[in-house]
Amino acid sequence: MDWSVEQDAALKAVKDWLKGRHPQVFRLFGFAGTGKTTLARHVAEGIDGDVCFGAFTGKAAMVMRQKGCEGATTIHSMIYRPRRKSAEDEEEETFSFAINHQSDVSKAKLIVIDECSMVDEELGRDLLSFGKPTLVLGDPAQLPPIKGGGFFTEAEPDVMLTEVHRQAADNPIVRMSMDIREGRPLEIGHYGQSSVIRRRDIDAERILAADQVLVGLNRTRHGYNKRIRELRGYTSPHPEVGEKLVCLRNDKSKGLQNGGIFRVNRRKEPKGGYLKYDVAPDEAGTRARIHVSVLPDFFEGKEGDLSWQMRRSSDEFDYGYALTVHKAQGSQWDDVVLFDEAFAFREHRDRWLYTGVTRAAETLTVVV
DNA sequence: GCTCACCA
Repeated sequence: MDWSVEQDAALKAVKDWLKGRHPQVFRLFGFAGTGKTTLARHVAEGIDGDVCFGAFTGKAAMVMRQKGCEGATTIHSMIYRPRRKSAEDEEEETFSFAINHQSDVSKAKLIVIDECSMVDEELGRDLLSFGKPTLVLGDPAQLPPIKGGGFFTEAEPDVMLTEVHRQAADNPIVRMSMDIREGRPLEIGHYGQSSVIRRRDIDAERILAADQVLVGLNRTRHGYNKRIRELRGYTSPHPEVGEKLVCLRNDKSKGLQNGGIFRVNRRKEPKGGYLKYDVAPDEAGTRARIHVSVLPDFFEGKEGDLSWQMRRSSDEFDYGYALTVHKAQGSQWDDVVLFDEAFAFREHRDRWLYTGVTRAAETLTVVV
């Protein structure tokens, strides 16, 4: 591996920290596409002993595994175990979890956490209670957790990577992301394959051609999902063969990640009030066929009325044509249409827009 | 114009 000057200096700083074993946390921050995960994997390969890889969301953990971080899991499954509640509590929602002191973390030489801007204070503290050296990777310009603030990203980085390798340095998407970070507004115009256009200038063709449509508000998401389904000629209120779904809850045993995008391969006979489908991850080269049972309420916007017992009995999916930027955090697509709803996120508006823009790898259309 | 959401 050929490292850049910046990456080489980062590696050296991390290795010095590992030798000294102090302080407990090393913050290796960097903008999207600067090679943080690749560096961390390299560091891990040089460790004599076990390394635990983790991320806040199931989706981010899966991306980590795809990048070669073996056995990456959610931080939750890494450090917690279920705690049994007494029988008289059973009427209540009594899911409770305790720190698992037998966790692999307790034997590890190093913990590596990716997308650490999503980790809130409670989870961060519990993770550090194991006392292990913890290398946290993240982008401080991305969205913080909704509650508790960014536990790791509130402090200054030990190393900040700024050279983007994912795209060419003159890529307009990189330029736009820098503009937002530095407080400059996006100007209407065409920039290579990408563009910033007004709402009245977006056409159905552009939206249907995109790999992913991103919005800010759930209300908008529902509206666009409905509209895109109509444009694609789907008429059933429930998913048909070929439709794009987003998974809304992890199920490790089935290979389902919250935030993962799936396609309906087969629609089966509904049973006991559940819709039955075979779905597959929406990626090239995957043969996986996953059987799912979903309550129709999820596609009718009525899932909020379900009891938690009913909800737990169902796999959770919704239409995946449009996603919120919050849900898309940690994912990436070649061609993205982003509807700018930054106004709704007040003091985080720049972070919202930056996170949305950096979800695109090749082509981005921002609709303002 | 005026909110997003995670895990066991």
